[in-house]
Amino acid sequence: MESKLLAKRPVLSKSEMEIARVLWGLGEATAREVTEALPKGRKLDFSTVQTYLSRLENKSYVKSKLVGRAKVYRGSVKPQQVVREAVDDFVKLLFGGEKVPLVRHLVSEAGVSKEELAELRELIESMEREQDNVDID
Amino acid sequence: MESKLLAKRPVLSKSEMEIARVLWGLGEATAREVTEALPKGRKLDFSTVQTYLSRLENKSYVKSKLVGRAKVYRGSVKPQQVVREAVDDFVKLLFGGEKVPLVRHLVSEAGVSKEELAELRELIESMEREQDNVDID
DNA sequence: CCGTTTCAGCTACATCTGTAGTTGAATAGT
DNA sequence: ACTATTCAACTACAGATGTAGCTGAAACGG
Repeated sequence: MESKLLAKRPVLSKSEMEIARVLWGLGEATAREVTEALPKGRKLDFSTVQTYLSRLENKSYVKSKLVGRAKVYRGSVKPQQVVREAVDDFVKLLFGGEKVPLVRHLVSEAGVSKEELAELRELIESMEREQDNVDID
Repeated sequence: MESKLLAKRPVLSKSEMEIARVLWGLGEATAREVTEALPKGRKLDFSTVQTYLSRLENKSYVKSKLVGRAKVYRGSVKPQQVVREAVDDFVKLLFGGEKVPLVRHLVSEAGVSKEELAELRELIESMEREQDNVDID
């Protein structure tokens, strides 16, 4: 029941999130490297990426060290955590905080293959099993 | 594989989405009614709500008709649809478009009760069954 | 050595967002 | 009829966002 008592990091904007994800994928990287690792079709100027990385650093999502003359960035918060927060906010906003309706939406609104369904069923079954062992986090 | 070819409505901001959801809940409503229907603890000035409703109207998410001197608003796009778009964007942004990882995240990261798990399993099973009937959309 | 590239660190700037105030007309209360 | 209330329509405005340009120093190619 961890309510919202602790002052959080400011939320990430879309673009910032995009960059953060690329950085997570690379582990460590300079602005240049992040720029080059952008997904096909997504063009951003080097200096734009620089800006986002700075903003990420101000918001304390990444830190940097100087290596030679260039800054090497890396995440300073676990992706897991960032994603969880983002998902929570999203669920709160669109589904009044209820996860199940979102899952329902995701699963029913087309686009989930037979294999994926099977995988999800597995997952759920394993969660159900896990719940029997009163597994207190 | 409906790519992004058709010019879409501009995306909704958080506050706009909030208001849209209230309006959907009411079906039809004036700015005053929406203001009063805000969830407990969420205070917004009447004129703020008015502003959001106008913005929603400009973005073509709602339409209005004059009844007496007051505007009565109602959604002009199916919530279903708006939610789908929002979810799609979100999934694209945080999970590279893959729904399954999001579902995984939602289901595993605590907070889903035994009953809900059962419900979801049902849902998935029914989807699996449904897939056997080559149910072409 | 000297031009070219490439950084970090600033600055810029149009939009969008969150939130509300102002004004003039219509209406309701008395 | 006068006043208080309530709208729609417009204005306001600071802060966030998306995106990039400029500057001076450092390093690199030849």
